[in-house]
Amino acid sequence: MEKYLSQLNEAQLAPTIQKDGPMIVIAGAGSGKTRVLTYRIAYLMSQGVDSFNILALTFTNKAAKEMKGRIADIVGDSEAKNLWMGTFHSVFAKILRFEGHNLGFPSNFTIYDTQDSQKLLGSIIKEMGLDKDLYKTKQIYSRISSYKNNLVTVKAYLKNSELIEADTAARRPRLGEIYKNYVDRCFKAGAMDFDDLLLRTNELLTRFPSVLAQYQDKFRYILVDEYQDTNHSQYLIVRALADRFQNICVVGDDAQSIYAFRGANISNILNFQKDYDDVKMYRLEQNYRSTKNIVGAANSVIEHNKTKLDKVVWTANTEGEKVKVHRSLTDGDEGRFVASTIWETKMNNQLLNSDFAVLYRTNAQSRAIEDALRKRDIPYRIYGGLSFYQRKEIKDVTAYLRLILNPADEEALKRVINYPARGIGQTTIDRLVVAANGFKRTIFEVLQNIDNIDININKGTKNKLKDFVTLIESYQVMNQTANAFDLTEHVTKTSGLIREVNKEGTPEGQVRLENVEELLNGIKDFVEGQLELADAGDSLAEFLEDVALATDLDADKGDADHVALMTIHLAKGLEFSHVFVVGLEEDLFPSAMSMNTRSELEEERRLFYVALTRAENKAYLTYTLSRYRWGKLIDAEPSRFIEEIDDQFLDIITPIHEPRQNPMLSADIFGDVEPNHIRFKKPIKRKSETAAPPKFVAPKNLKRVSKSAPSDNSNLFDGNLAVGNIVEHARFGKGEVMKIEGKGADVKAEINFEVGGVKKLLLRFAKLDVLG
DNA sequence: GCTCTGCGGTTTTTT
DNA sequence: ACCGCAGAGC
Repeated sequence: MEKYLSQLNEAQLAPTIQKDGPMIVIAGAGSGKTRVLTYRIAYLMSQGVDSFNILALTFTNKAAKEMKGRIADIVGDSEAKNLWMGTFHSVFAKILRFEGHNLGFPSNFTIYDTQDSQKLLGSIIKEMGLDKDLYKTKQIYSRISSYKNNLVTVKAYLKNSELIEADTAARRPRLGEIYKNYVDRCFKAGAMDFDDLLLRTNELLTRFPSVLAQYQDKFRYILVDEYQDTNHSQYLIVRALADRFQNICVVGDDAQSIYAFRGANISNILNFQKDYDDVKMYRLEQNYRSTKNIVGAANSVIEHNKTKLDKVVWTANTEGEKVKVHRSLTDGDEGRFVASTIWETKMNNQLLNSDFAVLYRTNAQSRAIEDALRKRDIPYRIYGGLSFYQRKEIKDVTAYLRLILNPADEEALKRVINYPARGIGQTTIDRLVVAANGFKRTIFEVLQNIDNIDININKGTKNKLKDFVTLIESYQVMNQTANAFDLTEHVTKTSGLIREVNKEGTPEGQVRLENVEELLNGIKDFVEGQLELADAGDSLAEFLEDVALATDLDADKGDADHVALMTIHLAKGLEFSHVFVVGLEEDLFPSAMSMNTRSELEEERRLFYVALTRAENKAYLTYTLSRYRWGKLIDAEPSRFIEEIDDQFLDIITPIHEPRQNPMLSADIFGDVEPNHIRFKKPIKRKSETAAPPKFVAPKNLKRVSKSAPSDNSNLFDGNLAVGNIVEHARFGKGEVMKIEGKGADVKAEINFEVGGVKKLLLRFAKLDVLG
């Protein structure tokens, strides 16, 4: 332990070795807070604290996993394994699986994602006969979400005249009813949405003192990372759990609070000292990550915020280069600038692709960057966006799995009852829903008793419904004995799902097939990982829980070297040698939707601060004079955030790769010529666009994990693979073919990969290069 | 009940 | 520009 503690500076050491009592660590960007948290946990264990008694809450599952790994390096695997570490959502989902029966939830409750929740709300609004233009599902959803995050239950809502008046004033007087129906339907479906995982935990801890006491006793030491991004619901959970021992350590940075839009409450961190007695406060202000220029630039921006804690981030690192500001004409030019700069920098400095990141405010901006990187053959990966598990074909598969596990799951049932098409139409489904509501039963129960109830469905359709029930029941039987992988493979084949996707015969269909295959591989990995755990329970249930709470970032396969493309929100907590922050334009960043109040604008500014402080060595800020938005080319002005940076840290560079540049444009943007006056007339733009070489048109619906390498020829198995061949797979690397089995389209090979071991791949899908 | 087409919302961020 | 959905027509 000594060895590790000696790696800390004085400011880091103090909070690391303060064993007991409430404490807050205000940690500036890049100040080594993860290290403090990690070593602190290891230190606690070295002081005799049992690992079973430590709870560490992180912002992402990936952060938890990494931290656990580092702790394991210090204290050993077996000890680290017992730590409770994860996101609020995953930790309390786990607890709710044990304790949810107190609240009337089955242990196999489903977790509804945003899409499921919104679909359910949509059908409730429709069933109630309300005007869907007035009651927009998305708005209703976020309204209910914020109620839940503030512990406004249906009961509390109905008693709160202020809220009711506000909703009535917004011409939505029946919101309370919708809320109630929504909660009832989730309950009946044995489902919790994201917010329920926190709200129900609060309910559990409040209504059942013995349960609270049990977990208070268990979690004697609690650590919370990214405390500035906790919402009220999370705050209350932490307070309740920490109340007995008061060994609570929260770490965060108010300057990096960027999730107020989803309910995070920055006053949680600003007021922490009032919540407990004798709070020790520590500040980590030395930045180890970035150059002086980057730290200086970031500091000068955040100075413009009023709401903040006192803190001076400084660094002993080198001066470094100034932050580069680059202007281009269009978003296409911006992409080309990024791509060519990465290309040249990489060549000149022997850097890896992974030394670069491109950060943007909105996912839509990735397109132009992607196109440019692809043209230059620079490998990249897009993080976030539509995550893998939200894709239609994946949700279809997991809906079957959810239904097998929890037949009450209404959204899963509605999703698959007629997919693939079984001749069960909307009318029938509507009638089933009405019947289920009337009988206060689940839809699946209605289906099981379809012959014994009075329902206006004709005989032929009833038979189709019965076939469906039989199908699902047969899967349930299989689930008793088979593992999750075998079951899922069976389901995808026998439900007709694979056939359905296959019959499209389009490139998109091909991608979908690959995605399903990818999912199967993921389940296989998961099942294999579970085999090592002696106490592994129901593998299907645990896999589904992982899926429900997974983010794209979590699923980071340590694969090939690539440039990272992501939103700034997703980049929080990460660092890169070279960072491009693109799209620094008014109305885009800061977003037009966040400029109504001071606090919204300050959040945008903190977001910019986060973006800038991701960079270790070099940061580029880029903006364009016009950009495609909503399909139209619109003019843009440079973001106010650029001007807020102290000039001394900036280097305003002249566009290099703009052969068709108007000489007017080389004027310094902060010089005599106001950027607003530099406007291109349309014809000039048109000309340059048509002069550009014909664009490579990417297939639609590209897999998110894009590779810049041209895709290999064909995946069709040509019979040229033999046992003993050495092959290379894009994702798994090199391996030896152990066995080939199956016929026709189902030919499979068992391949023993150097990394990752034996996997069974469908050759129809697997992209394999035969090496010898 | 299924298929096609046109319309509307989308582009703020996500567990 | 793009996607998903609702409604009309078959």
